[in-house]
Amino acid sequence: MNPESNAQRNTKQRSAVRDVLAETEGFHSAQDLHAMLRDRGERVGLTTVYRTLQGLADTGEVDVMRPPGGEHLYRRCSQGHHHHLVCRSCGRTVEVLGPAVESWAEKMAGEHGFVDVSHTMEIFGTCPECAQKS
Amino acid sequence: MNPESNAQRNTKQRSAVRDVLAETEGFHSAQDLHAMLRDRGERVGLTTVYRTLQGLADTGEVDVMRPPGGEHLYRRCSQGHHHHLVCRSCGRTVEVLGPAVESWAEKMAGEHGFVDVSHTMEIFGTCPECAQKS
DNA sequence: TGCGCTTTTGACAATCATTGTCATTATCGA
DNA sequence: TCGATAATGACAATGATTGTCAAAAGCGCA
Repeated sequence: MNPESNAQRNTKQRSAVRDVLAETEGFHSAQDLHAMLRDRGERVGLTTVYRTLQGLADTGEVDVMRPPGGEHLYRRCSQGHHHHLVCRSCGRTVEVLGPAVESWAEKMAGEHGFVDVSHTMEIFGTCPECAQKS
Repeated sequence: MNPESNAQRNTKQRSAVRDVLAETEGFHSAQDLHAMLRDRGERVGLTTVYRTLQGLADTGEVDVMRPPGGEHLYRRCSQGHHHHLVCRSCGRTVEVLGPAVESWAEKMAGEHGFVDVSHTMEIFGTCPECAQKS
C-alpha cells in the first residue's frame, strides 16, 4: 500500500553495475557490461544485469538506445534529458540538447490529450572523419 | 559487375505485400501482414514477407518503428517526413508533423559536421481513453 | 517465342537477446 | 538481532528475426 514504494534495496550487484557504467564512456550492451563485471572479478548474473539496467532506465539514470539490428545499448545518463547524434559508420556519439524539441513533443502530445509522455529521438549521420575516408 | 544493379524483379509476392500495405492503415508487424496475406488467400512465406519489408524499408517506401518491447512495425510511408505519437496502452497512432524538429536535427548535425543525416523520433504516452480506464 | 542464367521463394532450422521461474540468499526496518 | 520480503542467479523458455538451400519463377536475349 505504500504509494512511493522505495523498495529499492542497495545491493552489491546494483552498485557494481552502477560503477561500471560510471567508469565507462559510450554505449554498451547488457552483455558487454556483464563481461566487464566478470573481468573485474565481480560475480553478477546476466539476468541481474538486465534487470538492474531496466530499473536504472526506469528511473532515468541511464540512457537506452536501440540501434537497428542489434542489442539494446545502455549508457550512464548525464542528468537531464538529451538526445544523440550517432555516426552510422564509426559509432561515435555526440550528446545534443534540444529544449525546443522537448517542449514541442509535450505540446503535440498535449494537443491530442495524451498524458504521461516520453519520447525518443536519435539522429544518424556520417561524421566528418568517416565522410572523408569514403 | 553492374554498379547500379537494379535486379529487382517483379514478383507476385512483392506486389501482394505492397498491396496489403497500401490498403491498411496504421502500423503492422511482419507477422500481422503475413497473416493478412494468408487470409486473402495469397500464398506468401513469412521469410519472404520479412525480406520484402526490408527491401521496401531500404528504398524508403515504408516506415519502420521499433517500439520498446516488441516487434518491428511497418507502415506504408505517406510521402513526406513525419513522426508518430503512440499510445503505449492501446497502440493508437497519431501522425504529427514538426518542421521545427526536422530543421533542428539538420542544424545540430551540421554543427558537428555530420553529413547524410537522417533521424527518428517517437513520442509515447497514454491516450485520453486509456488514461480514463485506469 | 523459347532458353538459360540468375534472382527469388519458402519451409525449416538456427540464432540470440531478452524474459520467466523459483529456490536460495541478502537487505532493511523494527 | 530477527524476520518479512525483495533481490539474486542458474537455467529454461520464448519468440522474433536471419540463414540455408533446393526448387520455381522472372527477365534478357537470340
